[in-house]
Amino acid sequence: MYRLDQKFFQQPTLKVAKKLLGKKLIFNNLCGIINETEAYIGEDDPACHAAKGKTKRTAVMYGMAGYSYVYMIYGMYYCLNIVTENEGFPAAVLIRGLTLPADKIIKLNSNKDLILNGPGKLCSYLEINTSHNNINLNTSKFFYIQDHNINKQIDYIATPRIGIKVGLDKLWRFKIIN
DNA sequence: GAATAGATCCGC
DNA sequence: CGGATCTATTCA
Repeated sequence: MYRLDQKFFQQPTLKVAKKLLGKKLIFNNLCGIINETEAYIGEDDPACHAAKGKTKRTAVMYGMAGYSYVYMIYGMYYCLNIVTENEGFPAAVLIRGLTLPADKIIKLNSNKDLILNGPGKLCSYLEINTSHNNINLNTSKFFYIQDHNINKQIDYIATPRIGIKVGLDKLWRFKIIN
């Protein structure tokens, strides 16, 4: 059980996106297992927010690996990303799905795991918003990623990314299968 | 200033 | 399949 740090995130984005599957996201007093991710890689990826270069919003993607990139989408939802690769190269992994273990969910009084499928729902449940943009997950005390199953095999599928109109040829969405 | 598209979700 | 709802970015 150890925290992932800059060394992990500062790797090729596809590798980070796949390896994040099965890892544990900790945010305040909540935690969940990442079950779905997407990669957005550089200015040559037409679906990446940085495809048109550096702007105020995308500047964080050009920064140090391991920082959060949170933005509002469609006026009602937030999406959580983690910045990857070397400083100066804009790339990030979108966290699209979390599984919250039933025994950790006090609110629901249920014996079923809570599946948060979708980046908007995930941020809504965890109460992540733009005030959590540009946070250093390598050092934050309340917001970070843990590895807790070092030798466990994770099976996943690769598909086109969801909700975009360009870059559909790339199979950069990764989802855990059982 | 105004226009517009957008890495979503839910209900019909 | 359309509506909700807002903001970063682009364009005039």
